[in-house]
Amino acid sequence: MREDDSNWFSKWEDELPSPEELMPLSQTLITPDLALAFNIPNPHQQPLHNHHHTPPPPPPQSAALSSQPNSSAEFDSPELSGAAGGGSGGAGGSDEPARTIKRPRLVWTPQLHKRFVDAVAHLGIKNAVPKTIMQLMSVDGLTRENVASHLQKYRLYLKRMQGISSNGGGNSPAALSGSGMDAATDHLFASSPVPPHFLHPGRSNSEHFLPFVPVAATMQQHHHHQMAVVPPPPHHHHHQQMQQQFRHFGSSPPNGQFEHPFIRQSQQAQVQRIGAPVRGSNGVVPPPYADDLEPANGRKVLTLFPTGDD
DNA sequence: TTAAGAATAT
DNA sequence: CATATTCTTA
Repeated sequence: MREDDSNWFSKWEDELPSPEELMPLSQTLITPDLALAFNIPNPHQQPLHNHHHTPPPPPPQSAALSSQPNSSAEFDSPELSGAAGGGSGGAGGSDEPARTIKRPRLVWTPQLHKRFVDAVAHLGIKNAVPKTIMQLMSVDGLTRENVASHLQKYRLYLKRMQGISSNGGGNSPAALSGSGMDAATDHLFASSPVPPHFLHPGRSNSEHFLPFVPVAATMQQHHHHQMAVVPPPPHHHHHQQMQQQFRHFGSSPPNGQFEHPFIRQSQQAQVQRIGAPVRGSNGVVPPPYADDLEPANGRKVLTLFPTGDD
């Protein structure tokens, strides 16, 4: 159906998020880095109520294997090479959080995924490799690994899509449910229309795709508490956009007590925003807004500046 | 429990 | 880099 093409294109174009829509309201609180830097022990979520059973069966005398501190990063020593660590930062006794620390896990919002798809479509399947995609997306804080992981899953999704579209009907999200695939699965991928040539390996694709709009992604790190309403509404419908303002700041703690901004990692939803101050490289569009979060320590929360390129 | 994202391995 | 598998966490 030719009309569908223009149709989904229009919708797709229409759904392009504005920077404002993506602009998170929340400020960043503590990061794992800071927690580590401040020697803050895991304020692991305390059992609010009596749990059904006490989960911790401490191994009698077995050597502690890989214990899993809730959010604390285990100090892994990747530099196990024989080379002496001469160039390690500056202080030898202190930790070196600059690397080896875990950053908050990326949440692929529909918008972010949209940009991802956009980038892949623009690049073409051939050039759509993680690094290139990452660069084109120009999202600050986005790592190649993030993209690679997402790309991996997305390819699987496309594969499933191909099988379905060849067998049944269109590639609409709605078709998924009719094709026996759970619409409930692949929420995210279904949120953004899949360019036709993604499913047609033979088709030569042209770069008839638009210039992306600047984007800001939100990297969020929330606890299992039903805190902020950050997560995107799983409508696989053509919902316009969920402009949820994450205002978890207005609510005071349960006990009305003040919480130290630093030592309150638990229970506080943190929305880490990875905006896109990217350098104006040769093809990438420089985002208008470029505010970087920088804690009082002078240490970047999320250091990752593609200035050096690869 | 499930699922998303990350880590790790091939 | 791609893919498979496993792990952690929301």
